[in-house]
Amino acid sequence: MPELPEVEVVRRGLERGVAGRRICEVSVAHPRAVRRHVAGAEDFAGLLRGRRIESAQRRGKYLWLPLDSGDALTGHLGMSGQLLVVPPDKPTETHLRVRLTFDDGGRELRFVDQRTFGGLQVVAGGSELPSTIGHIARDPLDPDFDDEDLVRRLRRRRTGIKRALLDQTLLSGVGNIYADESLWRARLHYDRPTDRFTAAAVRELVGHVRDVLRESLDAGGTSFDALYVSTEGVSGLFERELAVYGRDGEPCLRCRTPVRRERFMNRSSYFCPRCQRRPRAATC
DNA sequence: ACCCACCCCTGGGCGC
DNA sequence: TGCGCCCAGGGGTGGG
Repeated sequence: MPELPEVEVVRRGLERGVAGRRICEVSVAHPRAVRRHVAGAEDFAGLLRGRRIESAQRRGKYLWLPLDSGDALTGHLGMSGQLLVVPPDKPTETHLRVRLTFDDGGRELRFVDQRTFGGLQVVAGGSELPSTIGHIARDPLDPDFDDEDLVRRLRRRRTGIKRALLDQTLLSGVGNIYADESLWRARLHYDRPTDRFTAAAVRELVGHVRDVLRESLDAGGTSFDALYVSTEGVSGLFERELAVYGRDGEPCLRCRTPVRRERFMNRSSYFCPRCQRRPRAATC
């Protein structure tokens, strides 16, 4: 379940591991991994072969690698995707989907993805934000993130606060784990209506989101079930610092009330029923 | 323009 | 021991 901190760890690994290198061979082991590349796997491989990777960029949970051709290799890890930089003689992973070798004969880039929610695609545009990612908002750690713009846009919405936090066109990088952690820190129930937030409350919440993302990034991210790892195959350590996510029935770290898990948006929401009081009336 | 339900996918865990 | 069901959930899509 890679969210911003996990994807940023991967981006840094790609910057170190593949930036400045020239792609040699490309093999697509599973067509679903390049389904967003409408022209097909052959076209995908052809656009990569012989190209030099210039750098590694990120917008929200999306990654992109600008190429010397003016195109960019874009990727999303989905639920279980991994981009590994490994020695060529390392045995093939069970869920290897795409493999890129380099003309220097060094470590290769492998896209491994058990659930295949993720995928790769080549898009025109180079170092510009790829058009396929254009709708994704900046994330709260981005120096150009505009807090006041978020305040305005969020308060105009007529929805629950957690839905808003998960909306990548409003702010990006936040998924289920960091949404729950941020709401717990802000003592807000996930269904609190956005149109009743004061500007100050939005600013405070964004501050908590930023803190959680930064602390997790410093810990190398959260590795719940070993499906998330860095390009070196290393797990993150933030799981041990989670206050509510995955702690159903365990005591709230502030008030000892058992943490509750509820079904929400076809997934789980973890919260403290005492610190995070449900709004009086449901959103209607 | 906005909101939201649905769907894609696989393997681990669990009940029977 | 094995089968079948549930669960993890990001994001694109299409209907309201």
